[in-house]
Amino acid sequence: MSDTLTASLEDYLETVLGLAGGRDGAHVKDIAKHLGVTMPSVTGALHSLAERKLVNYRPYGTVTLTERGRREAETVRRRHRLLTGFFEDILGLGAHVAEESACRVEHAVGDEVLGRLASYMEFSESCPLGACRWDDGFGRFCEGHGRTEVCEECLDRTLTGLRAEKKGIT
Amino acid sequence: MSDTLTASLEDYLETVLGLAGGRDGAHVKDIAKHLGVTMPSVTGALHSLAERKLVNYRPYGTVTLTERGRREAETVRRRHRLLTGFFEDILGLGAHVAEESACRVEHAVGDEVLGRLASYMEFSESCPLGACRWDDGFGRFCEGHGRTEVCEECLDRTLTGLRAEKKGIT
DNA sequence: CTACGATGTTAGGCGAGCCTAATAAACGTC
DNA sequence: GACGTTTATTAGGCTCGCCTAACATCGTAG
Repeated sequence: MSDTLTASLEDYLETVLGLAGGRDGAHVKDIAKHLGVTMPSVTGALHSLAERKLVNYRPYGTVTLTERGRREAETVRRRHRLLTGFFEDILGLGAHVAEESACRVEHAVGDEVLGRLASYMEFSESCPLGACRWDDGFGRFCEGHGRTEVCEECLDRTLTGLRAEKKGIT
Repeated sequence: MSDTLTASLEDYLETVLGLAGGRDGAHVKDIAKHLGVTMPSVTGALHSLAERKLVNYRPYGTVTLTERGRREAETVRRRHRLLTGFFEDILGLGAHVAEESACRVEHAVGDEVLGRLASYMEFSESCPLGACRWDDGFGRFCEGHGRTEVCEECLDRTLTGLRAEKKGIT
């Protein structure tokens, strides 16, 4: 029992937050279904979370978050939503892909990245020149180029270009 | 031995690509140092990669990539560089954070996200109105607001705002 | 109140990925 | 060409996260 949560435990916590809203707490079966795992996996995870005092759990009962657990879970959820928002509103990806990607990326990025991303979304909204979002210009750009897939040579060129420009080599 | 590489094996592969450039192939010791693991871990991973015909490996010898391995490794590297570029040039994060984040995120995003991200970088470069990159306007925006950290309430507001606007609720 | 179906838990096993300790091969030096 | 150092491998053990199979509890319908 360390003090930092694993990606997996964060997912369980987030799920409990989502399911325990229905007042009487989350059920093991629903958590399992939501995460696509079997019930014994859920039981194991709940033991772990209970040890860490993040959930109130007793065998055969429903699960609720402790105060600490709720705070943790909301942080995770915030990360998740931020990423989903970025993927959807800036990159213009479909809800499903955005959701899935957020789910995986949320465990891989630190606070610096998240902070900047949050600022970027705020910026993209308020910038008077802004065409930074999918709906504002980027989407049209993509359609104009007929290219929303990775094109490997183009990508290399783009990166090289950006690097050169940055260093004033132009 | 499945057909898809784990995150860990992708890292090993990418590292071999980086180290085997020095002609005579990569050494176990250097791979271990680069990834921050012990040598036995490297040996294990190399067995796995050799089974999958991605590296040429014989005990006590140096390691090189097979043709398939090289292709795989270059795909991983491309993902990595794309993300590093995004974090640095768009979000304006320091090289170290960008590098580390890319390293973790590269295993969590699929081709749709990467494709859009690549397009976005191209867009940010060519858009005549563009102020989408750190150096072009976003950086000044952040400094003006004196806020590059996550502010939880602001973030929620921002997301709500974007959502509402998108649905025409304003 | 009892018995059955639904829900939940325990026991035990498996793979991935890492580690340490012990062993083996390779290599430079004299 | 034997010896010690460096490099690499094998052996074995650990945690995490998942699984299946077997068992326990709950709740409800007769």
